[in-house]
Amino acid sequence: MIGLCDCNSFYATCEKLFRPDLKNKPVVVLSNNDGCIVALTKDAKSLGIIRGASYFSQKEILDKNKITAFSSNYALYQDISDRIMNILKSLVGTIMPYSIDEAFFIMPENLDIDELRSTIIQYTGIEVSIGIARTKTLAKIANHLGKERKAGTFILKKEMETEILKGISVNDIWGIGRSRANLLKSKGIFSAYQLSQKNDIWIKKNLTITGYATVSELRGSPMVNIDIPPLKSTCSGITFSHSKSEYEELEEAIACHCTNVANKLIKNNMNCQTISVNLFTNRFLEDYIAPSAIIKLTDPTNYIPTLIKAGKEILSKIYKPANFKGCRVWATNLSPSGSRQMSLFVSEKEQDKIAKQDKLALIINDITQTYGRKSLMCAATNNREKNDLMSREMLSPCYTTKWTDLPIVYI
DNA sequence: TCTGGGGTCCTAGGACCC
DNA sequence: TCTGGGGTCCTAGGACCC
Repeated sequence: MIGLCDCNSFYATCEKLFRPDLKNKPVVVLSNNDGCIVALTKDAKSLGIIRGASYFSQKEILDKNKITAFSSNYALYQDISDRIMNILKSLVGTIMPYSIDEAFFIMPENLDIDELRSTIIQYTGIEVSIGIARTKTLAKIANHLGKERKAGTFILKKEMETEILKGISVNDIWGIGRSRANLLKSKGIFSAYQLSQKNDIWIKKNLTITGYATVSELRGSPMVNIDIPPLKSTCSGITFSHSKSEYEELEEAIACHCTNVANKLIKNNMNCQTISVNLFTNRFLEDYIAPSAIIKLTDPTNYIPTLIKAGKEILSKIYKPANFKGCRVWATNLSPSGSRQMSLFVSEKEQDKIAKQDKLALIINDITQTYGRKSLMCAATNNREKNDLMSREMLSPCYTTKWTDLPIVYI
């Protein structure tokens, strides 16, 4: 049986962890730039706060109900997540983290689900729910049912599947989003059970092969792999706090995100062979545009200057004056950096240059590992910090990752 | 007036997830 | 006024090849 362990209102729970004064009080967490609400506690939800709504539109109701809002503090959440994953791993063996707050695993036969849950909560202070079922998609449903129960756990046995699926709306199936749910309803399919009864040809035609995988899982045949998939792409991007239209400003932002992407590749021991850059204006306005282009590099690399050069080259192709709200840099076509396949036509001189770059990359990595990410930066990204400080007015301290922010206990 | 068929590869864009 | 960031996967359609 496959298990899914999922944290309840993860970001909001992390914020409450070091704030005993907020026990039993509603809390929300905001996106970057304090733009919109990305996480909220159950009690905040029941007061009518909507996940995904912009902060300004909810400000009145937040104030009225004395709900505490936090800017997102990813360093804190990632650290708490690492702790939870480690404990889960020590209890069940191999796990497959699916997102920052959830992981799939194979449920060991001799383990008690409620004990598993209470151990994790005891060690981390974070409430989790656990669902067990025959497939990942069913485990998602079991987890959801667990969340609704006081026990926080649910085992979806084979003989219960039909009855349970009759009570699950197509909206609540993992892999069926708004667009597909609307399509299904227009065809008279409302429950997960009804969907599981449709024939394969119809499903493949209307929901593509991914929808077919979802339906197979609802029927109890595992289609989604439990193994940890290798990274296939990585990206870094930002929504600016103020629109940018100047070429130089955008160039700097792109250089910065090329650097981020390169660092992620280095961390994962990966090279990329394709870089794409995408600019976008305000998507809520009528004249919304989102120019993008890609460059295929001759050889796979994670060398920062090469990626910055490619990013700048793309910008020169796609740039036109407009009020850009943000940008994104993607690295795709990833391969392990150990096994580099050079193109056929690399000259000896070129090979020598690449070897030197590899050496330099290692040194840069050493320095930034020891002295911090910002100790050594490309000149191209020089001014960015000054110009575009993200606004995070309600940021909590990094309780677990910064010496200066450690909580103090008075005895 | 007519101007093929079959294949691969690439890219843009949409749908979905957290 | 304001409305996030980081991912995966699939498909349609164009470019190109023989």
